[in-house]
Amino acid sequence: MRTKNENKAAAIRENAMKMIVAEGFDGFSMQKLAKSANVSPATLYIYYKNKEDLLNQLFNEVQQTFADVALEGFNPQLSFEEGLWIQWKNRLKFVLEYPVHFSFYEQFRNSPLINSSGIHLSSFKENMKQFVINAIQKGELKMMAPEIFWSVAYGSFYSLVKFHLQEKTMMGNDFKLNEVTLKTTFDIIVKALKP
Amino acid sequence: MRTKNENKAAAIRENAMKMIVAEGFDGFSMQKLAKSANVSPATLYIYYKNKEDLLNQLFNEVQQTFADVALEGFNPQLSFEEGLWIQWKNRLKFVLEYPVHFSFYEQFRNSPLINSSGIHLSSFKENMKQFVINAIQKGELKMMAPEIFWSVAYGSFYSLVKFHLQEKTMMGNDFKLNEVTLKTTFDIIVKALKP
DNA sequence: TTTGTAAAAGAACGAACGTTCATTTATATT
DNA sequence: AATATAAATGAACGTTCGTTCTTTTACAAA
Repeated sequence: MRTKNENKAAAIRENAMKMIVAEGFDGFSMQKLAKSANVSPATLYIYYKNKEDLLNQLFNEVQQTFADVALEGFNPQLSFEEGLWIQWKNRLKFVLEYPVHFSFYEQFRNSPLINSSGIHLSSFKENMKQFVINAIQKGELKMMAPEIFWSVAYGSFYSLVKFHLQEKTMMGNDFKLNEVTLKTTFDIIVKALKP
Repeated sequence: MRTKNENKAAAIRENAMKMIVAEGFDGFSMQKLAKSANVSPATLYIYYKNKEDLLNQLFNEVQQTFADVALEGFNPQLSFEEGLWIQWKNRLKFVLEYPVHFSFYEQFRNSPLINSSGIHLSSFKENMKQFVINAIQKGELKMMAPEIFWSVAYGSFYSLVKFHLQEKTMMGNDFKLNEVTLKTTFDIIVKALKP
């Protein structure tokens, strides 16, 4: 018996994401991926059922990792301000450490491919739901629809990250996203969410 | 001399956007577009230099329209709260009236194709820049980096819209985006931005 | 009504696509 | 050391891609 070469598997994953981030979904092809990963096209079909399966598995893995990182050191009993800040910090860490993974993730989320995806991330969502309920009960947080909470609590974060990831800054060249500028923005948002 | 048929031109534009919103950039092709618009593939090349040109022109048109709609009734001398609210309302109107255009726009903005695009929208940006400067001078607004302002002032809006546009609501089914729920969210954000 | 000209069409080009095939290669087990 | 088995390959399949060719069609100007 011959065993799968994990180096090959990793090369396939990394090159696929790099290619999609650089050239988009229509610049991506199985044959180009095979060439860039130094692998036969047929080999891709040992690891994945087909192209759609490859993209979905890739997305699900990245999404799961991102969710895991976001919840490091977190638990739903934390105070609202502390819990949310931990998540912002964790997410920024992921973005800075794995910019290609994150860009791939965002591109996938904003494409129609997202509808053919499988995972629901229900554990993560339950965790967050409980966190918000607790915070409202403790009186740390305004009462509001979950969609409004999610939008206000994370909308600014993702917008900031998008500014950071596009090399051409539209306004000035002096803005740098780090834990300090992140905290500045976080404080603004938290103030708004308090009762 | 024969003149261009504007019905055909419109059919090409609309079908292109619909196809991309439904199937993504890799589900889109010139031959499929020609068929769906009841047009010969060759005809597409009378209107557009090539596929890339078609997509870029489409994006630039939508972006320009979106910017124009956003600024209806707006001027940079307005009070910060009133000016921003007008823009939120205008943008919501655009999203509800042209959901396909907006989805196409968002998908394009989150793809690498955006880097090959031409338009800079500098008039719109200048307008907004002046608006923020005025508001800070009048003391209606905290001082902050432009990137932070943009993220806070619009991040929640776009997140809300994204919730609205995905048919499968993740949390409950009872949330509806309209001028009332929009205003609720807006008030939260404005409170955060005040000094 | 004729004429000039650009719009529009349909068929076709080579290239690239996703996928599969028969075959070879490497390695865990015997 | 021999064997079994799955990994890995390169060539090839039919299909679809973006684009261009030649020809036909419609309409403004004459």
